[in-house]
Amino acid sequence: MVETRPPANPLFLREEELRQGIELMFYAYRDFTFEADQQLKHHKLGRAHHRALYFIGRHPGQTVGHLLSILKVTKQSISRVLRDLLEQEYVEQKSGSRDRRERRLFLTDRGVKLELELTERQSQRFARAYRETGADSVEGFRKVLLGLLDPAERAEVDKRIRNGGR
Amino acid sequence: MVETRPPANPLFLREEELRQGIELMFYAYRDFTFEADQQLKHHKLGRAHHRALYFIGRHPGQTVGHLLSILKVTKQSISRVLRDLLEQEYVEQKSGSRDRRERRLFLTDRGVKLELELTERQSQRFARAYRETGADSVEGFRKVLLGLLDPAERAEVDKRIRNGGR
DNA sequence: TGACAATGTCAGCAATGCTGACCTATTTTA
DNA sequence: TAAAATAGGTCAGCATTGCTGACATTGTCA
Repeated sequence: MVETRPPANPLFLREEELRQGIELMFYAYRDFTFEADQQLKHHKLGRAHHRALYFIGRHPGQTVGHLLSILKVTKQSISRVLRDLLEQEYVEQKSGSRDRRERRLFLTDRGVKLELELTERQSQRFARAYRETGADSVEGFRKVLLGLLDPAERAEVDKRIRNGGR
Repeated sequence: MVETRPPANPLFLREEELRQGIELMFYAYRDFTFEADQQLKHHKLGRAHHRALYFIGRHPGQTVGHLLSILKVTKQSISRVLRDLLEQEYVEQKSGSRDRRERRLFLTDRGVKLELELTERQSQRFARAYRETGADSVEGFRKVLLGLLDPAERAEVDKRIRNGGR
């Protein structure tokens, strides 16, 4: 009557499985951001600058408000970052043609170059992971990440990432 | 001879696919951390406290050095966080039996309770995503996340998450 | 004993985020 | 047309989380 291990407990397994997901997410994000952060230091910029640069490049001509809704930070935070990027001419702005209150944001050539430099390593990391795991895994990866989003965000994000620029 | 769309360019598609991954990662992590951050505010703690709490709960009795190697921050950063958690009796320490320089870290009952409270929402988020996407997707998700890690980290992380506590 | 390891602590600094308050230009609406 | 709403900026102040560097303590081990 010697039990070497308790009978499988589905609730326990489930909890364990969830925690493994949480941890993998932490570890992957930690490594994913590390290299770009290092490069950013050379340019005396921070991760927030990279995020702004990335999404301005991704959605050229978007307004400050739109960028805000993507990053989910306050306008005071983004304002500081945008000021740096404008001063250093990584980003330029044009007032909207329909609504002249809007500032529409674009990368300069300089900005495109920096953005590529920063994102390249991250792309390579994804390329490696995708190559190693195959198309089915990638599809699962994408589905689960979409599932992790706030439900209210999903449709919007799905649309946003699918049509690249706009 | 009217081409409505350019011929599929595999290199372009690839780049696009990689960027979609990068973005999904950003969006998912943003939403994943948001709720716990809100709860942390009520307790006057920050995300770093949650991370420490989480991993101390996950690996009871680990040393400060081990925690450091997981979080990849400096000892000065972790020290501040641990001081708070010790003062507020979420964490307790016992000096190592073999090597008494080591501080072995454990959650108190209070700490376990807080950790559960903080992690629960995140678990629920994962549970929802897993439920919605199914076992195959989850497997792909896990594989890709592992693939995103620094190669040098993979074996260690894989082992660490698989045997839960130790 | 002396070298090394694990840890802590102090000081100072920077990036990022927050809130609140207030300002301007412009557009929309009653 | 006047009032309200919107897009955005800015200033001040504050907290958290990191970082570096320097130095101290306490053990272990050769």
